[in-house]
Amino acid sequence: MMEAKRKVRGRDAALSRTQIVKAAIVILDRDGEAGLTFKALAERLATGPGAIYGYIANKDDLLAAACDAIVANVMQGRKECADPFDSIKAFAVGIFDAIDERPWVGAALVRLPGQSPLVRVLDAVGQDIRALDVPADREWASTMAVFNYIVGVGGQHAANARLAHSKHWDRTEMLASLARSWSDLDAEEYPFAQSVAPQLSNHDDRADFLAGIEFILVGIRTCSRLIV
Amino acid sequence: MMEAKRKVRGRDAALSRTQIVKAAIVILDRDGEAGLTFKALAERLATGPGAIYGYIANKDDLLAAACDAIVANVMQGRKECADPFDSIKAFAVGIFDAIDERPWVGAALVRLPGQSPLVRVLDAVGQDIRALDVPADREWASTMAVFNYIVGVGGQHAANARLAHSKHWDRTEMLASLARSWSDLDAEEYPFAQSVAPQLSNHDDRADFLAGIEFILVGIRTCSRLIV
DNA sequence: ACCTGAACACCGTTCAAGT
DNA sequence: ACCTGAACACCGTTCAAGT
Repeated sequence: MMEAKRKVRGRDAALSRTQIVKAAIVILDRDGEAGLTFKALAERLATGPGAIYGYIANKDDLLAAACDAIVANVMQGRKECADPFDSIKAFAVGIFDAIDERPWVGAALVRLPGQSPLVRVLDAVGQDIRALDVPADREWASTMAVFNYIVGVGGQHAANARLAHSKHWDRTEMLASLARSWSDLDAEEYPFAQSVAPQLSNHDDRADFLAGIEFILVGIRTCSRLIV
Repeated sequence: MMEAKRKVRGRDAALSRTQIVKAAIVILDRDGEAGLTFKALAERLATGPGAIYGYIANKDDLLAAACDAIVANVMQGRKECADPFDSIKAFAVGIFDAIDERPWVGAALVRLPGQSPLVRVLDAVGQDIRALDVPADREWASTMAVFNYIVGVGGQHAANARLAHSKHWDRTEMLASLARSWSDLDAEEYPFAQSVAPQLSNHDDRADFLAGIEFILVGIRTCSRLIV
């Protein structure tokens, strides 16, 4: 017991914001959003819940800080690409993979507006769009289109993972359950969902995500009449 | 006091699921997601919190039902369009306007995977995409792209509204505050966000949303080599 | 100055007791 | 059969008391 605590915080080591955020990430990775409570966090840090408030304003602040650490990490791993289109795709996939690995990041991104992680993502997309030499009056809309798409997929991904976690399902069981409920739908009321149910179990989230990014980028390119 | 209650539920009128959902929507519209508690809902229905569980499984179920009522309403108001592209745009704008009017719908859409409101939206998009005669292997990806974008914008919209509500800001104050914090950013670290801050206050969310839909649709059309 | 942890104000949900 | 509302288990957050 004592040893587990010492691993995180030395006997006399002072608390710090980064220490707290690091512990929060461990809990989020292990138990998801629902598992991150101030009680659990304090326990891991071998202190009382009140101590955390010396470094963290509130739970949203904590979630934003944890999310920011992950997003900043994706940022750092970014490679330089000759083609800005490739650069956007690489970055988008980076964010997707991070969310895929840690679904709580997706949930935090949709829920915490104007916070630093979101600005980081928006700015990265904006820089690449700017490098495309999109007409000035299309720059903002183009950036927002890509940004909103990334955040939207992230949110859905997070919600799916949360559901799967709460029902103790893996990905296969999750898709099977969805396919089952969709094939039970009324074909009159939900013709598309009903008909697409059988294909559901063997589709690739990552490929779908990339295809969507591709559509948006091609749309931006076509609308802006960019030569590539 | 008593009169206010009678308006919602007659002296001896039995409780019903639709009655409960209707009351929930009133509360959500007035006080947002945070305002919807079983206590507040029971008070409005002139009953105890426990009674609600006879008709509603849990809070997610309640939220999904409320959301579904709104989405179904958008569905019903849908006009037939000769051009499937116009049909998608009209539907997307319908959802956008519904979320704009009731931000909690956006939050519910991102958070409740596989629930009926989401399936409704997905199916509507899928039907229109199918009407475009997109190649079969692109149908799913095309549908998901539009769907994810709509849900993503909805989620962001909801988060913004929640923030504005909690700080008692209107839209102008919200944008002004965002513009201020973005212009204070480090131009080295956030070149795009920093430079775009001044334009922030006079942009049109709805126009941005439509521009994004346009990009995606043009992308789908171009990738599928559809003649229009 | 910083930590501690009991206390507070709230949730969603349950369930024995009433009608 | 349905409602009632106290009770339960749990949150985030605060703050007086300790070191």
